[in-house]
Amino acid sequence: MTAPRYRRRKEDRPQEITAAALDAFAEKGYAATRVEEVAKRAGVSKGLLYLYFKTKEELFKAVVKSVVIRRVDALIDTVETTELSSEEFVRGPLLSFMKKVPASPVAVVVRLLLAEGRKHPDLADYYYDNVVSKGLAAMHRVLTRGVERGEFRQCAATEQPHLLVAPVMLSIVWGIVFAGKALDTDALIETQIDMLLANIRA
Amino acid sequence: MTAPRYRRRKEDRPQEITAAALDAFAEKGYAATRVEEVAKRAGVSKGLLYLYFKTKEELFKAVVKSVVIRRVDALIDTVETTELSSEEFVRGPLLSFMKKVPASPVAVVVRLLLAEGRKHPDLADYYYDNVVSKGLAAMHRVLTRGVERGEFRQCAATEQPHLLVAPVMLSIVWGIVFAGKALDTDALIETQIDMLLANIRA
DNA sequence: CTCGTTACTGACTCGTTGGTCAGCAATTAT
DNA sequence: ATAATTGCTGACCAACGAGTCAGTAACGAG
Repeated sequence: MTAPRYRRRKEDRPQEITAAALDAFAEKGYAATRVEEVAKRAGVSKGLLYLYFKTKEELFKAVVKSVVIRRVDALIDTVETTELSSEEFVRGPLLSFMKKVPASPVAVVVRLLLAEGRKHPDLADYYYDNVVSKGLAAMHRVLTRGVERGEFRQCAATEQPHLLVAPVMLSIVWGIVFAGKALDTDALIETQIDMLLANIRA
Repeated sequence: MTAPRYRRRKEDRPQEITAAALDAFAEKGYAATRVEEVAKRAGVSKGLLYLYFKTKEELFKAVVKSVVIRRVDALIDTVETTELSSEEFVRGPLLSFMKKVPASPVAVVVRLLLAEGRKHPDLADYYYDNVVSKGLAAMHRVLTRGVERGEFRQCAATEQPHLLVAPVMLSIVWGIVFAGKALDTDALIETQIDMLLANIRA
């Protein structure tokens, strides 16, 4: 009676494989990652991987989508349901959310999209529709509501939610390129928010 | 008397090849670009390319260095020699410089470093030492001088030259990933500078 | 005009890797 | 138990692209 050499786990495989792929892509990037390496990390043969994903490219897309799922939706919900004042919300939940992003898998996806996005315009569109667009809309909503409530004054800055994203983006890029060099990303993000609030406060 | 099939132009080849490589990398990224494609664009055989650059990787490094050369130095000179007040300098030469960056080859280099930087830590170091470090120092110098002259007040923002870079970085990344979607990068950068100045003005 | 030097060519090699498939063994049905 | 089903394996192949090299022709010297 020897232990079985493998178990059949049809349900869990795809998830496990995309998770393994995310790790591998994070380390080596898409092009430099061998499909066999992904299979190995997932504890699976290369053949099986190809049963679940027709090509390496399809695996790539599945990875991106797996990260995107419902990450922004949580933020949007919080925006709509919060009892906090606009400034309290920005300084509290929003700031804390923003601080988490640079160390999250989102950074990996950004890197992948930067490197390979040109070859997969549909993926860029998908990411735009499901993350960027929604995220910016949520931030814009926060600022607009502040204006409506008389907490903020309407000005160029309240129409540019991108300005909230900018320091987060810089932190992500910095972390990817200069993994070694330190950068106080939290301070960066905080200072930007301080500046913005000081500027738009009514 | 037929026209010669090629001309000997030892002096110009390296430059022409790196220029062709920059174009190709900009379009397809490093990994997806075939060495033969670069040679073709440079109007040269693959064999000749390998006479000037030992490997594809060395070509890559030569490309990065060719873009970096003296791009930041001009800015630094201007900082040191200008007669303008600090605010005038920020609103004038610095703003105009920042607006140009997202459409310049710097964007290509950023993309390459993001995608391949992990495999070439020495390149990332080189880029840090010759561009990032110098650029940030120059911006910091502008802010500090403003403080010294009593034009600005010392605060967190004057110690964070990164905040000036952030919107430029966002514009670069946006342009790479969402080539189609419009983004008013000029407005973004301007608003950030307005905000910063309003905040640190003495 | 020759002849020697060398910038240059392009067909070739060979390692790498995305993708396949015939068969095997874990499960389920009978 | 035995058979039928199918999740799974791993050896295999074909394509592709980085890097090589023997030969060719442009150019300069004498």
